[in-house]
Amino acid sequence: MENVLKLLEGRWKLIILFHLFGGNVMRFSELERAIPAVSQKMLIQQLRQMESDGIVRRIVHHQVPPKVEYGLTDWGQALCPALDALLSWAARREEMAPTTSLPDT
Amino acid sequence: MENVLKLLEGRWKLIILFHLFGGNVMRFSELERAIPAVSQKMLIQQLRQMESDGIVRRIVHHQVPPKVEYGLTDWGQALCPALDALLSWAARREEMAPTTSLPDT
DNA sequence: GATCTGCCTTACCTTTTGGTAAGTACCTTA
DNA sequence: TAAGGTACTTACCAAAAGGTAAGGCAGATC
Repeated sequence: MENVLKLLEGRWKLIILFHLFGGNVMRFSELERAIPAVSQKMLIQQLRQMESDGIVRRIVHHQVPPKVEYGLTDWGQALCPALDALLSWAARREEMAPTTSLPDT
Repeated sequence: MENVLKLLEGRWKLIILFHLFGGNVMRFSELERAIPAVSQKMLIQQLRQMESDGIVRRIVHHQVPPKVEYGLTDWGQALCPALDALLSWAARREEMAPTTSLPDT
């Protein structure tokens, strides 16, 4: 389980993922524009990590100037419902009465 | 979503959670023994964070020597299936053919 | 031959996170 | 009066994560 969480840790990974969900394929520079606050170093670092984890797919077109696109693998796409489960858990926070108990024996 | 992940970040939180799932209530010292690698500082830090996030419940018995127990809130318990979703996603890693594509235009 | 474009890489620094070791408070028991 | 048991706190240090700024490559264009 810790390993699973490690796959998603990193300040930009989720943001990148949400841009790529739904089969979107984006160029490096598109991601840069879509996520203005990220630096090139961080963007590539997180993309590379997710690539080596098998979540993200890197598509190189040998051109000059270079063209590289990023998309999700099938497995990466399959993450979507699992993240939804977490989101709906989070959404139930207010709904569930806060368990305030202080026995104070 | 980033906020949701933040709730679970921290080297010991998941380990603590898994000890507490199923309605388990444990004393501070029990958790220490159950997780030998954790230091007191880290244990209390992560417990406190999860407590203020509403995941963990702290039960103080006013005795000498002190007795403090930790359990999950209802909302904390509800995390279990969401984590299961992540786990089963991870389990499908091998099963799903690794999408190896390199168009190389 | 200088410049531009797109995708990185590198060096260096700051912030955050985690770890160790020691100390505190309180009352009970020896 | 000294020692002990439990649940913390504190001061200090190391490692990891993240950020900034600059540079490199390869060829097409001016």
